[in-house]
Amino acid sequence: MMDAKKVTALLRKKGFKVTPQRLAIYNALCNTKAHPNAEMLFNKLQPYYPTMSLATIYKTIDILREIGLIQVINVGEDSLRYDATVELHPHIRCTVCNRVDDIMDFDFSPAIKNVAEKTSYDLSGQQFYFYGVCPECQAKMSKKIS
Amino acid sequence: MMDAKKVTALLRKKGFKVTPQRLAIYNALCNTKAHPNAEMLFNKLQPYYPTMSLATIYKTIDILREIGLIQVINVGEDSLRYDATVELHPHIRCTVCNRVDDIMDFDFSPAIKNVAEKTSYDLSGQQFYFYGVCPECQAKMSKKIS
DNA sequence: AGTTTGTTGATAATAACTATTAATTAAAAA
DNA sequence: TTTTTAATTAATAGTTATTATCAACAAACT
Repeated sequence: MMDAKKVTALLRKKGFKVTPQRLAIYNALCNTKAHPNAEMLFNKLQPYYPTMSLATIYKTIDILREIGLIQVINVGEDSLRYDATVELHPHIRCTVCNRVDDIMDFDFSPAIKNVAEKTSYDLSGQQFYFYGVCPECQAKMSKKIS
Repeated sequence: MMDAKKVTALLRKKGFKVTPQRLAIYNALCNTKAHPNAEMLFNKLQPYYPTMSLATIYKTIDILREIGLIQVINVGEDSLRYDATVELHPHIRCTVCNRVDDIMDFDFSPAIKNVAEKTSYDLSGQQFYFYGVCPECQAKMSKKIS
C-alpha cells in the first residue's frame, strides 16, 4: 500500500508514465478488501472513467504486478483476482457466496520447513488457499433450516 | 487409485455408462506422476484412440471428478491439471521447466488449526501450492554457470 | 435382438485475457 | 513554453482453454 506520491515516483522510476487511470486502478485496489477481478474493477471505475476499457485494466494490472505494487490471486475461479497487499498471505474463499478474504499474520514457516525436508527443490514461494463457508452464509443457512 | 473393475462398478452405480474412453482416461491418469492437463492426456491417448476428441477428455474428466476418482489442480497456469490421487496433498511447481510434483505425507493440521483460530469460516478444504526450482533444473543451471 | 438412453466426436460457441493500431496525450528536451 | 518524441488509450480483433450442441452411435436393460 503506497500513497499516490510514492506510486507516481515508482512508476516513473520503472519507466512507466503516470496516468489518472493507473492511479485510479491502484487506488481502487487499495480501498477494497474484496479482491476484485478485472471486471469488478471495471464496473467500480466505470462511473468515474466512463471511457476506460477493460484492456486498460488488464494492461495496468500487468504493470502494477511487474513493479511489485499488487499480487495476483488464483482461487480456482475462471478469472484472476488482484490484491494491493503484496506481502504473501493465504486467502479463503466462501464456497457459497464466493467472497474471498485475507488471512493475515499466518505463519508459513512450519509448512515451508516441512516441505524443505521433503523435496530437493530450491523453494521460492507458495500460495495457500482455504475453502469454507463464511460467517454470513452460515447465518443465512441456519435461518433457512429453522 | 482403483482397478478397472471397481471403476466400472462405481460409474454404473452413479448412473454413468462405462466406455473404453472413460477407462482409458482414468487409467492414463493412474499411470503417470506428471499431473497432465487435458491436452497432455489427449496427446498421450491419441495413438490408441485416434478418433477421440478433446471434448471427450473434458467431459470424462468432469465425471471422474464428480464421482471422486480424480482431483483438479490449479497451479496458476492457463490450464488445469489432473491427479488420480484424490487424497489432498500439496503440489510444487518448478518455475523453470513447469513440472509439477506431489508433496506426500504433508501435515496440514498446524496450518488448519492456525486458520481456524483466525477466521469464523466453517472450513471444508484447502489447496497448498509451492514454487521453486526442481533438482534437474538446479543441476542444469549450475552447469551453465561453470 | 430390440429399444432406450446416455455417450461420442465434430463443430461451434463462450469467456477471459492479450495483441494490434490509429489517434491521443504526456514526458523531456530546447 | 513549445516542440519533439515516445508512451498510452481504447476500440477492435485475435488467442486459447474450456463448454455447449447435436447427429450418429454404443451401452445396458428387457
